[in-house]
Amino acid sequence: MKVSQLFTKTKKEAPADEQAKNAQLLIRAGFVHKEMAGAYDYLPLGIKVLENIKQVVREEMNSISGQELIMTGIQRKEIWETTGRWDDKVVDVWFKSALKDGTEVGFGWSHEEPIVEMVKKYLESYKDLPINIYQFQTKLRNELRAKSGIMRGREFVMKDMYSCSIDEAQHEAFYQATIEAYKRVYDRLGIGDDTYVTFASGGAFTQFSHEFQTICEAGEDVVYLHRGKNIAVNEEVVDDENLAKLGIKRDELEKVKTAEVGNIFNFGTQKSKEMDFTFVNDIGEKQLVHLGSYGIGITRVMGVIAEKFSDEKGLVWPASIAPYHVYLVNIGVDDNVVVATEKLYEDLSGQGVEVLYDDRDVRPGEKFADADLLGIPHRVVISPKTIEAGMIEYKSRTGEESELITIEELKQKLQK
RNA sequence: CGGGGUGUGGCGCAGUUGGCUAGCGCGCGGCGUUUGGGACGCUGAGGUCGUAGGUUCGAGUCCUAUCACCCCGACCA
Repeated sequence: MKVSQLFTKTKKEAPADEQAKNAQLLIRAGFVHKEMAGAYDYLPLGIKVLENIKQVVREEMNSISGQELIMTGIQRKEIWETTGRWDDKVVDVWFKSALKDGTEVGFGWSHEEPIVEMVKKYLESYKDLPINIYQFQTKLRNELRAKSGIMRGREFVMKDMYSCSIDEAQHEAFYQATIEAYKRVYDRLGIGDDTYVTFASGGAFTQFSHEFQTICEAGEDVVYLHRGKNIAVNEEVVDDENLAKLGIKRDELEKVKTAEVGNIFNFGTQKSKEMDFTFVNDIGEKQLVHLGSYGIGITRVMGVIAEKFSDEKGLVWPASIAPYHVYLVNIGVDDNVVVATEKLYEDLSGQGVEVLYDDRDVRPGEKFADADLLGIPHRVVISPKTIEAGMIEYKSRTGEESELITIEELKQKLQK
């Protein structure tokens, strides 16, 4: 992509109606546009990051036998009434509307009930289990207050996965596999070291659920960490009884601000009972399905990464999700420079490297500033100087100094 | 939903105890000079001051209502 063709433009100043760092940077750099409080458009640069995050998650979910699908965002009232959750007093984030004929419908804030209702049509015997399905869905939640930029909106993208198992043992195996898959996801996204599997309130069926909490000042949660034993406990469930169960003492814990980037639940057979979600076992008896639910807030993760990996110059994307890998700059109006830069652009692009080529006729300082603001991991400069040396000039986004290297050496850096 | 704050060209802001053609910076168009960390000169376009009503000879400025946005709290599978 050439910068001259990008319809978005960068801004020197942060918008006045955003306090959150993630929103300020993402808007300044042209990744997102605010439509209203808690609702953002993802622009060409932003959607590349979003898709890259989704791809990492997709690969890991597929690796544990997840099957991708996508459900509708419009939901039937009757389905939610089976569990009592159509009621606004029970679920206060509903967006509701009606069809022209008066039929009431809701917009999906979750897909738990609808997915059970859907799978019921296909699940007959134990031979069909387990079933692990997931989707990337835009959730709509009528939050009383949106905040923190893209980290807590009224509309957001979530990966939600659901497991249907024969029994507790089969469920547990998948639950553990998911924890491991989630760890790989966060590692690949560059936040693995700061993300903790955290004990949180479990609801009716189980003692605890597990949240994936990433240390982040802009987060909404407070977690108590035991770094020695690598145990984390959500503030909501820190009490002497629970700490004793986990074998840790209160004075060994460190209090940190975190953002919840994932949450996994064991529903047991509770919901299956309410919704009559059953299968026939090997001796012909009707059994309740054992359910699990596993979420990752895709857009929130993007916000958390923007918050954590940024400096005074702008964003700093991890290579795994950066919208482009190389920011290519030509300096000097001399024809040789332009030809050499175009050639390198074609060469790298032809090899599958995502290059953002700043072909604009603006001063170098502006190009460098934008390279930094956009947070592209690698910056390459072609100038009369580099051509004379038969080299290219390289600097990483986080590096202090640039260096002259060969194109081959650049390609080696891109491998990493 | 309770509390606090903010709405003035595309963006960021100033605008005194009510006063005359509503300013500044950035950005944008034209011309020229520039070209290794967001250049400079000249010039030009662009604003029903969130909206509605009211007070007044006169309202960006005062009053009332309302909408939007931000922050704190509450809420949050």
